[in-house]
Amino acid sequence: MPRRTTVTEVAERAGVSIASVSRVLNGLGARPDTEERVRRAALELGYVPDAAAKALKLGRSLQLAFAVDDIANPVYAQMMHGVESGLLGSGSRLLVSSTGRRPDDLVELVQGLSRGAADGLIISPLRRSPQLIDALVKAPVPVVVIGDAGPDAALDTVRTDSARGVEAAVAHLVATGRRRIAFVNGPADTVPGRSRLEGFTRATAPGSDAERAGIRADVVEARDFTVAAGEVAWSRVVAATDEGTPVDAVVAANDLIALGLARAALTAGRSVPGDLAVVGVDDIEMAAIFRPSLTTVSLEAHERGRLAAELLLRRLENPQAPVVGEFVAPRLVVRESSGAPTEAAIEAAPTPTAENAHQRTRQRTRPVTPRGQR
Amino acid sequence: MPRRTTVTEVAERAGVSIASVSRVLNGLGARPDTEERVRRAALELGYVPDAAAKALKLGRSLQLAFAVDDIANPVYAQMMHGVESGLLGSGSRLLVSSTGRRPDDLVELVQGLSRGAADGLIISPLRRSPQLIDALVKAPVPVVVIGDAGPDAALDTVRTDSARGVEAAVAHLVATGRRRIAFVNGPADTVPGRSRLEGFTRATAPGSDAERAGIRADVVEARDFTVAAGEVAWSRVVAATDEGTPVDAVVAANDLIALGLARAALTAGRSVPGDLAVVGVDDIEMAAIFRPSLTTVSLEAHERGRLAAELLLRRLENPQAPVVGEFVAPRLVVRESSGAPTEAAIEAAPTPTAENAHQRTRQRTRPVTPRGQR
DNA sequence: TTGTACGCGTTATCAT
DNA sequence: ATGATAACGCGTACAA
Repeated sequence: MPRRTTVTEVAERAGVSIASVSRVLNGLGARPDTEERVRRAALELGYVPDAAAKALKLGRSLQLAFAVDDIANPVYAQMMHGVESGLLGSGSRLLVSSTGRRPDDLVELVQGLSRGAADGLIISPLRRSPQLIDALVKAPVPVVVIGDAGPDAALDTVRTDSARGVEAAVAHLVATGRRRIAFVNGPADTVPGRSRLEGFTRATAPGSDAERAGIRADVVEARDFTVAAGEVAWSRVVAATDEGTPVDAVVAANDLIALGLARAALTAGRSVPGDLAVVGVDDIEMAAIFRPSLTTVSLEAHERGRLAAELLLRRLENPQAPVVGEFVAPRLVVRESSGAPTEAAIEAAPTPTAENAHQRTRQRTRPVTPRGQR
Repeated sequence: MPRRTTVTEVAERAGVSIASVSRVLNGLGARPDTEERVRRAALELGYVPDAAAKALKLGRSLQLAFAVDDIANPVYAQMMHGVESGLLGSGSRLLVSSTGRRPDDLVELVQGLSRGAADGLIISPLRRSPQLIDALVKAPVPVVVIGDAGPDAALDTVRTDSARGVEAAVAHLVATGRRRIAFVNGPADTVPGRSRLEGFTRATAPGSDAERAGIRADVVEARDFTVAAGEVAWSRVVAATDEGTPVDAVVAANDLIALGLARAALTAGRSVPGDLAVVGVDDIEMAAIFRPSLTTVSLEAHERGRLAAELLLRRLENPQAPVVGEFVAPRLVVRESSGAPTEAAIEAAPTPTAENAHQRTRQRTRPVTPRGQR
């Protein structure tokens, strides 16, 4: 672990002043032989400029930050790829901060990152506190929020309407003949938890199509937005089944929960979508790979990430630009797990299996809404 | 986007010197009323110390970095969680750098990060070049490599033996009666690609158990280590099937490829594990969730991450400590996709389905190696 | 073209 | 206990 080399040492070795070293290394002009000697000296000494000193001097770190609760959640990884796409050619490096595992203050992270460590921040907070919003608004660098930043925060924002997405999911299940729908939420004290629950509540409220169709609605809250929590939540759904009409459809707050729950249900001998339709939210890659493939509500994470990056670059260029709120519409992606006939389902099962036998049986009794997707 | 506040402004507002401000804010003693006024002034002005200036002065940034090719790959996310575990209570923030998407030099990243942006680095490089190793060795901060750093690099390292892991996978398939095994590798110019191919080659070489058992072996190279590449690779495996003995088993270089390939095979009407056994590497969460659940070789990514963090902290504490190479053994996790009877398989299918009907048919013709897992 | 000198914001040393 | 000031390493304005 060699010591750090400084411009001074390079200058001494090259027999020039530190100013010449700096000039050469930053591509400003110098006499050919000076240039040559400086470059050689720098190379020999393995000189690399100190990022902290450089950032202090320039006032910019050439780094941007992307902060999410857990980058291990595929939807955030997808979002990050979107951010990376949007940042191509920006000349800045992207640093990712996965904040959820450490209990330390998110506010502290934002402050630390935004004061010298990064020139801009894209954040998609799982939980929103007034303190956090305050810290974001007061940050001395541009901040873009992916998600709802609250009513009157002057922050560039990329939003979607996950409530409407959940409504579409419920409508889809009602239209395909399901009778009792359980919503398996993540923690309700989170931004997505709150809005997705709101969507479900609205979709099944008195006066709604679902209510008029006589649909029964239940709500279960999973421990968090993970596969493991989804698996555990299955038993809670089963518990609801014990009272009267069996639950024949589940809308999960995200795909991880949906996949865990579907797995548990299948393991318990239920057929999906025969006995149970399952719909998720996010459209992570595994939703299409799982069998049965998962019907889900895409919230266009990649696109939201890309847009956020765009907004960030725009504001970095012009800090005075008016505050902007981008909007991305949710999109229902119908696959096998909801039992509606899809092209994918047909492809997937050229020979009959126990699973889609169930599926066909059920479908005969229900209105069919063909939607080619996948 | 408010301007940055400095100690000077806080000092003025509090009517004290900047030294007092620094002392109060860093928890050193001061007269109660001084303390009070400084704190109030700092709060009112929303003062946050500048990270760059602080890092420059202290010589440390209180940040550590974790660099991988693509944090969207679940195995790296898992590894990151391990790193986070090992870093708990270190007082440093972890920054993740997902390097693969940008073509810029990895060497540059290492240099930039290790000169002022981070106090230490954990890196799991997908590709290894002499230049990269050189940069790692010359980095002015501690570096821990997860993976093979090459024969004589003086770097703390956490390794596993994925070649041996692949050998175990092949042995498992041979023992359960498979006749023709295809290895679907990722790019062979990568560290894992090379070593996993080596394992397969060794396992099927003349003189090996597999060769003596008359197993045929094929090698296919997928575009990269992704689900999409695995799906595409399926057709390459099929092509191999056309010549004589059909391929009845696949070992994939990682779980993403394995899942993509299994998906494609199932979609094409093959049964897994009936017609085709599939084994992956990494043991990502989805391996257990997928149906059939995926037999895989765990490389203990979480544990490797945790160990790497431990090594890093150790070296930060004592830069003179002797170079250490930790080692984590691979572990075969037998699940449904390889057709060996497992408890999971029994749980999963209380009622016969087309899938495990195939399975049972095949198993009757093969030796049975019961291993309860999952 | 090149060198000297200053300042970025912070912490720490040394007087007072 | 507190204030003046040096120093971290860099880039650059200005002088030569």
